Amino acid sequence: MTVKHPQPALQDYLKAVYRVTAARGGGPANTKAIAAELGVSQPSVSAMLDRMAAEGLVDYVHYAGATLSRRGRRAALRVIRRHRLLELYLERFLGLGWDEVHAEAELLEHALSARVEAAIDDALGHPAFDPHGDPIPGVDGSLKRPESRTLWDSHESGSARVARVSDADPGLLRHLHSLGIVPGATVTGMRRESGGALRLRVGRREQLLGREAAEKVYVSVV
Amino acid sequence: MTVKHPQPALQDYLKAVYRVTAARGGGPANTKAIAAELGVSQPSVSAMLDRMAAEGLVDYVHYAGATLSRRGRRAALRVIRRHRLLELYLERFLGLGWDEVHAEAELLEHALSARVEAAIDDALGHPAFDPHGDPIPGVDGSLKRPESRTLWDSHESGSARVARVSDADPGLLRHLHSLGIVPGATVTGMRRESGGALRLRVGRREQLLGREAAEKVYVSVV
DNA sequence: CCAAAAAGTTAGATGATCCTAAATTAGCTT
DNA sequence: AAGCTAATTTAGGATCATCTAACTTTTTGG
Repeated sequence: MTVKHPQPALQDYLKAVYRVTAARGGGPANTKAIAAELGVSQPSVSAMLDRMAAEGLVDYVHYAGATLSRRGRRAALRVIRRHRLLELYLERFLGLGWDEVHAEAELLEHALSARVEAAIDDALGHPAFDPHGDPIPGVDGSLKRPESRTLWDSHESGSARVARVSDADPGLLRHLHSLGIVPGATVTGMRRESGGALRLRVGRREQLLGREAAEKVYVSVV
Repeated sequence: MTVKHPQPALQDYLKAVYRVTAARGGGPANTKAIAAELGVSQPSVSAMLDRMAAEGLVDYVHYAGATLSRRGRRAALRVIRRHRLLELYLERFLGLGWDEVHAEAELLEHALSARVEAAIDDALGHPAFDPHGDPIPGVDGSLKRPESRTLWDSHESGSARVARVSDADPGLLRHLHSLGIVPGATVTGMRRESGGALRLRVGRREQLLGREAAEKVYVSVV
């Protein structure tokens, strides 16, 4: 049986196990902590962990605790990804406050299709962090350390691939988009100009990018 | 007991009763039609209508059918409002296609708080119609009367303006879109063909539209 | 090292939503 | 007006996610 769309409750448990496990440095998550995390009784947790174990989402040893399986971890990160994308989107595009977005994302995350998830990701320019500074997992459930080298700093490399774009400014995002500087694009021939700009080439277009902007583009050196 | 936030299922039933009632010109909605609308068995409908009647959302006479009460109508319109706002938002701001938005809105509408609903309404500039041309109810439950004359039925008029298009079927939507039959478009020279099709002109293109499709396009006669 | 406290699990129930099968009611048709 | 048919409701279950109360296991502290 393939993993169907996990039920809302299931998804919340995945997140809870993930968080509790993380808080214990990888040790198994105990019933009590999960119950507290979700505001639910311990027997409910016990029962749900049994179910999750049966579906291969966690390794669960009675009285000892539960750890996410490989599949469980992937599923959990997917839920977390949606949550964090939503938080960021709600803040940036719909003007919700820092303190509101968590609760709203909690409501919406279980109703988000892959299609809309991708659209939101695009609109945000594939951001790496949510409004609280937490990293946003990849679609594949990868939570890699984000690139920290900026385009500005990579002027000595021959070429670089755009990894992410600082997500703070929609105007900047539009500008970069118009230059073809989007995640995945390859940039070559970088050279700092005296005026505080970076000369570079995207495809066959030669262009100038201000330092400010160039420092908000993160790249991996190719 | 106050009416809490209606459950997802409840909301779907409200919409279904609303639609079936409308389709019968105000007459009570019968079990079978509601069941078909929701893809659910008739006994499920029977049971739910009992519950809704107990909560004062519908007037329900066994074997006769159900009508929305004042409160039920308000609640239904609120759900419909959210659905239509979402459809428009997904199209306008997230680049989803005309044919995709219905299904996605269906998923999201139950998870939309009043806060986010308002934010979306603001972002859209308080629109009056969704992408299919259906009117968007106000927060207070006010609603413009939608056109009820179909393109098929308007074959004797010289021309008509497309007001709205039945929204459930992505394939149909794509087809209509490709013909230029979208809300706002003007259609002229309608003539019924023997084969059960309608010959018509959009712009300068002369084309044929099947009866089935032509009955799902609503127009205002110009 | 053993008994009390803490943590966890089992048992049994509830409410929401759904189902199928069987009974009932309403509406035609002759 | 009797009976057939289609629509509807009742009966009886199933599942999911939750609860409380009672029981069991583990941990811990003298």
